[in-house]
Parts: sequence; structure tokens; C-alpha cells
Amino acid sequence: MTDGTLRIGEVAERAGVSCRTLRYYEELRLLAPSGHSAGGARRYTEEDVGRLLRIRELQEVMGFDLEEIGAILGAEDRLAELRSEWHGGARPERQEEILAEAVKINDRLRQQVREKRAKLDEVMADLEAKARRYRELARRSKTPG
Amino acid sequence: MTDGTLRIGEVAERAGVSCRTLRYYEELRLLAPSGHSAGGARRYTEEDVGRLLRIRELQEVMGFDLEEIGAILGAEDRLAELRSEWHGGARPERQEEILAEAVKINDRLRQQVREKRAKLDEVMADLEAKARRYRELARRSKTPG
DNA sequence: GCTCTATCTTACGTGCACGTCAACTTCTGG
DNA sequence: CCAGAAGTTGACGTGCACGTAAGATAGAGC
Repeated sequence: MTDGTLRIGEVAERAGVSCRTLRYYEELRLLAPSGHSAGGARRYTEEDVGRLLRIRELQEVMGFDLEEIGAILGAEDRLAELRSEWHGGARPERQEEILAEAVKINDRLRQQVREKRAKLDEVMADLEAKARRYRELARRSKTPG
Repeated sequence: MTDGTLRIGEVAERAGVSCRTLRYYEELRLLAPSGHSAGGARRYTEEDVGRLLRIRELQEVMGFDLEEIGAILGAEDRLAELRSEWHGGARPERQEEILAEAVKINDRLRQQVREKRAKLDEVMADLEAKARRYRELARRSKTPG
């Protein structure tokens, strides 16, 4: 604990989730701790916490299920892995393929965010229309004479 | 069917849900058909369809569960019911109370929509940063010399 | 060394939002 | 009038995302 790593309980509290949730995400291969203690306890880094927050964001804000999130993170992971061996230069065809996959997923995600924004604006317009009607009702109610 | 009412299957298809879903919403007192046929088949109006679409919107866009949605629609229903007997003038104290409730829920909803929008913007900024990095990678990959 | 809290694995339980099957009735086109 | 599609009420099943309890082990403080 004197080093920079975090135990599962600390990570869970930071992200507002339970320890069970972290173990479940690990089971689904969404988030593995960067290391373990000698006795086998999970040790998380700040980067791991960031990944967890990203998962939660995609889940709560975008409404994706964990399988979709796994696909999204998986594509980014493959690309990141590729980057580390990029100048080592494996197979350029495979590089193009993986980058194209990441770009495709990124495009699709941005489109979905735009759509969600549009729907959100619709909901907001609806609510504001209702708010105006409420104010009108309140005005009539307060000046009965 | 020569009149304006719709059967459950037509309503379900329009909203992209199943008949089971409609019966389930009725069980939860979220959406009751405006009428029934002589034999007991549910008959929905266009207004009912609108309410269904509203439910779906709150569910999918805002991520509310059906109990929350019931509370939201319930407050609006009570206010609408009150409006119809408004100039009949029941008890003005009760009127104020119900209007205040509707306004409170409306305020809270608008706040939640704003928060969701802010989070969506964060996600979008994240995605766009990634997209820029992808384009940079593609540029390097295509001009290896 | 000892205690007490945190974490470990394993496994069954839970709440929500429906899906699905059965047996029956109702509606609709010909 | 009648076949077939669509609708009805139960009632049990399902998938997801965890919750929870049990029993063992590990780690921090005194």
C-alpha cells in the first residue's frame, strides 16, 4: 500500500461501485487489475481506475450493455497493442485492418452520441414546453380576481 | 377497425415493442388502453401511442426505470386531471400542491437532462480526440518514406 | 504472535423487463 | 359460416448485472 497501487475496495469506492462489480468485469474480460500481491490480492493502477470510469460512462451515459462495451474497448486495446509494436513493424496489412476497425467503431460511436444528443434535445424541448404551461397555470391561479 | 382505434399489435409495431411489453406496462399502470372492444380486446388511441413513445423515450434516452417513469407520468396525470376540473374549482390548496409537485418534477428532470448532456459532451470530446489520433496514425502509416 | 479487517473463490439468489408457451376466445376476410 | 390470424389471461422461463452468504486466506496494526 506504500506503493502507488490500489486495492479493490479503494477502487470500488472511488468509482461508486461494489467489489463484486469489479470482479464481474474481470470475469467478462472488461477490466483486469494490472497486478497482484504476493498472496493473490488484486492491485489496480490509476490507469485501471480510468478504464473503469470509462466503462461506467459508456454504460450509464450511452446505455450500452457490457458486451458492447467489451467490443468497443477490445478494438481500442488491439490498436494500442499494435501501437507498441508499430515501429517494430509486424504486418502492415494487419495494421491497416485494425486501425480501420478502430476508426469504424469510433465513427459509429460518434454518430450514436449525436443521435442521443438530438433525442435529448427533444426531451428538453418537451420539458420546457411543459414548464411554460405550468407557469401559466400558476399565474392564473395566483390572480383569481 | 373502421374507426380510429388501434389494436395492440399495430401499436406494438409502431413503437417497435412487443405486445407483451404493452400488457406489462398496463400491469404496472403506466399505460392503459383508452377502450376495449365488445369481446374485451384492447383498443388504443393515437394519444395512447404518444404516451407509449414518451415512456420509451424516458426509458431509452434518460435511462429511467419503469417505476421512475410511473412517478413522472403520475404527477403529470394528476395535474392534467386537475386541469379538467380547474374552473369547476375543487380545493385551491390541493391545486397548488399538485402544481407544485409537477413543477418540482419538471425542474428535476430538466436538471437531469442538462447533466446528461454535459456527460454526453465529455464522451464526444473523448471520441473526437481519439479520432484525431487515428487520423494521425493513418497519415504516418500511408507515408512510410 | 495475534487480532481484526479486507480480500479470495465458489456458488446460489435477486430484481427488472420482459420472452414464451398453453389453452382459450375473438375478430376478420372470403 | 368458417378457417386462420390476432388477441386474451395466466403462469413459468430468461438474460443481464450484479447481490449475498460461506468458508478460507492475506495483510495491517498493536
